[in-house]
Amino acid sequence: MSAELSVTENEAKYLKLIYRGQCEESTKVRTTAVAKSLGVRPATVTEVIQNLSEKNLLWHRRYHGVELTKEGIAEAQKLLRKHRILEILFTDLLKYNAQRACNEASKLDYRASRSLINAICKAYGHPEICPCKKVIFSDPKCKKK
Amino acid sequence: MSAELSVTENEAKYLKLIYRGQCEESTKVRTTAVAKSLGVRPATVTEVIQNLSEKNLLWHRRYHGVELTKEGIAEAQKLLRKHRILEILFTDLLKYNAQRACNEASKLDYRASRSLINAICKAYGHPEICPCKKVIFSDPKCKKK
DNA sequence: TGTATATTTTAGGGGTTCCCTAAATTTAAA
DNA sequence: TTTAAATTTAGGGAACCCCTAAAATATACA
Repeated sequence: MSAELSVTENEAKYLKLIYRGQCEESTKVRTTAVAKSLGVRPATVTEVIQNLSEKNLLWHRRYHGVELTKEGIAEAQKLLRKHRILEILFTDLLKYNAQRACNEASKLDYRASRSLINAICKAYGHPEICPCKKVIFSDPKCKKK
Repeated sequence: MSAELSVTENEAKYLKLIYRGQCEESTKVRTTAVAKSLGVRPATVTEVIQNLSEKNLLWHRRYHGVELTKEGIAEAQKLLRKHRILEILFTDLLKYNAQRACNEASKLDYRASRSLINAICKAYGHPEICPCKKVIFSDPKCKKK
């Protein structure tokens, strides 16, 4: 029973960004880079990172980078699964290009329920790759048959 | 140029509720009823109503009810259009029932962009009635041809 | 190896939004 | 007209997110 602290929508944005950097691009995630990317000041990034750290979603070594914990990775993957399934919906149904689909998905992913995402996933044949060729994480609750 | 103040997601919830009461059920919208409906205290409702009133979205006569202004009605209809188009998506694509579609739509409607909604509207042939038989307001920017 | 420069973190605030309780006030009903 | 119900004020509080200025640390290069 991991007294799972909830993640705010803003924190979710950080998690997705950090995950992409750390796990998909293998770059060292730097405070300043995150700040530029999100349009806030470095001090703000440090603060949010400290909150995420208190929630055990990442590991923070002062003046060095951050590293997502197992829980942080799991949370980021849940979020990115939602994001990418929504991208599939928008490219398939609405013929959006990858960029636009990503934009719209970013506005909704955090709010989309797990069951909604799984229903969409099923409707589109359990896709494994999103429009920008990244992997779509699977959900054990999302039955293929 | 109506220096249009933005509406928070919570305020949007109030607007939708008040619109349904006032315009679709012709009931007098009472503070206590809203409070029960949203699970908050009456004093909280009064406060939010005062904010909406300052944004010129409704008219508040102390100790009597509220009445949406023209701007309030327009805003509520924009929100409900989004809500109902999303309901169409979920019932058509995912075979959700009206109730469930409404639940999911409630989580996303506020965040869905106008253009996304119009794209979905087009994809589903510009529906005019939502799953629970309410009217789907039209958007002049949503071209039928 | 120092020292200058860049990066990051702390300290100290501020604003918004949403919520609450308790005490008034006003309305409506008996 | 009194009383009960509904509503509003008054006065707080907590969560979040953001900022500037100053301190601490790391890094890069003479």
